[in-house]
Amino acid sequence: MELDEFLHTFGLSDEEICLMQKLGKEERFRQGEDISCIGRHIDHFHFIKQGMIRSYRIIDGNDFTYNFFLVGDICVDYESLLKKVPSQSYFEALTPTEVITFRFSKVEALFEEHPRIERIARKMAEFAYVRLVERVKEFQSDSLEQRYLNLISNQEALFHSAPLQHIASYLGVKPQSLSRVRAKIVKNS
Amino acid sequence: MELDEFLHTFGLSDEEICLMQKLGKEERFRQGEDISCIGRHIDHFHFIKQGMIRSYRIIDGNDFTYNFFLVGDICVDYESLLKKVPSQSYFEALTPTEVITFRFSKVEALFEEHPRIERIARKMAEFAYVRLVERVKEFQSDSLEQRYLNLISNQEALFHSAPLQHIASYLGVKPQSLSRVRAKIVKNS
DNA sequence: GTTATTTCTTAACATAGGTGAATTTTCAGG
DNA sequence: CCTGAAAATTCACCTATGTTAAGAAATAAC
Repeated sequence: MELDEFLHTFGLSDEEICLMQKLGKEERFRQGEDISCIGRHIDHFHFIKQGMIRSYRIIDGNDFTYNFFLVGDICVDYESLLKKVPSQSYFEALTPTEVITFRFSKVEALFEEHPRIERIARKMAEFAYVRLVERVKEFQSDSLEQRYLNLISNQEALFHSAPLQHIASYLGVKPQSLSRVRAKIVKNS
Repeated sequence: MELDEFLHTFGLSDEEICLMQKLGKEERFRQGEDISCIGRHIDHFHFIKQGMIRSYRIIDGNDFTYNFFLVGDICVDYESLLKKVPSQSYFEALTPTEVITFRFSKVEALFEEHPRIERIARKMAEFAYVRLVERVKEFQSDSLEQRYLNLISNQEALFHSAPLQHIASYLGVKPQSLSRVRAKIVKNS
């Protein structure tokens, strides 16, 4: 997905889109490349043009996938950015990935002059929130089988490129449990 | 908590706080009062001065608590508001509750003239997001016992005023399971 | 206060998920 | 290709949660 297309759907003017494009820096990551900033202060975010990024933490030696960022998503360590604390999450490219990287402080500097750019930041946070609510609802009321089927049907790219163990921890279970459920799904179909 | 205090921490000027105060309408709800707008289009949100509100859905006859809104929170059906779809959630006051109610469209109308008011909307969404991330992380990696202890220590008011069955569905389990865990906690202490 | 109703707890049993280990499959590097 | 490492599967066993049902406790209505 192209950045201007993305910004346009949020209602930015051509001038504002141009301003944003000037701030963005193209970057490419190799498959498996580590792009995390553990311990450092975050002041950037990526718009994903192509590919896929995974964020995760290591807790007691276990790897927990917090999020998958797909094409058209904004990949950001919101927690570190908002709370102004050092990043505690790892990020890695799951496939060859192309992004446009922004310094948040430079984008923020545009807010005063261009409130509509701040509006994008608001809408992005709002939509991110609504999306996350869906995930919480699934944890509350859906079985693992339902959550897995729902995930791979909504975000099929994951099914092809994300290792199963990462999908498992994203869903809150061990790889063995997800394997079991997958076997059951195959058997019943 | 008072509204002006809340708005002040978000950096609004006195004039802007005054504008917002004019838009707000005080309301009081009795304990147990139903304040939901199922099927209707949402165009309002409440700032909670005093008390506690619970949002929930009925799925297959089961009551799932999605959220508790405590003093200083903004109680809002974000999903309905943002997606512009009719509300599917119930809301009820768990205790006698005092709120200041705003029409979202009227607040939104201030955004163009007063970008700093829109900024509050952004920051609120961002913080709501970060808070929700915590909840997802707990579902991924914490035991029910940990999640329960964490909830009642962070939001002790809930422990006193929210029926156990609602805390259970908020945590994603049946009341019997939460009872069991509570018994275990008492036994081990 | 008494009663009726709702909520909470407990228990026995069923199912889902975790654990540890062995096996198979996949995949990258030589 | 071949090989070694990582990932995925399978299994046996264990623990946690769901289910159903009964009884105890708390709450509301009178």
